[in-house]
Amino acid sequence: MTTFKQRVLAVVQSIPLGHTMSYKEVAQLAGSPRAFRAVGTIMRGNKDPGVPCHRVICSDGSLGGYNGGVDKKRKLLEMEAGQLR
DNA sequence: CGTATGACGTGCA
DNA sequence: GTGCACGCCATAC
Repeated sequence: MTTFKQRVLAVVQSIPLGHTMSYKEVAQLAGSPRAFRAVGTIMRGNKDPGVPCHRVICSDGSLGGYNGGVDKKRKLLEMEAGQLR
């Protein structure tokens, strides 16, 4: 468990409900603004329960990807957004 | 320990 | 506005 990974997980958990952050933002908050690639790599190899990685999307607004299906990720985001309203 | 891959981002055509 | 290619960091094998 590297501090970076732990940091990323903490940041993702810090994302408010109904809000989404880009991998770049998460990486920056994690302490490595250039490790946005590693952020995806970490999540991909570690599906940490409790870490709403589905709230992490591309900086251009694309969902990016998800372990299990991007469709599910999109569904979760819509569900959370609908929950807020 | 070293190599290859990856859920990205930015730049250029 | 869209598509292709390159660069980057960390993880996993």
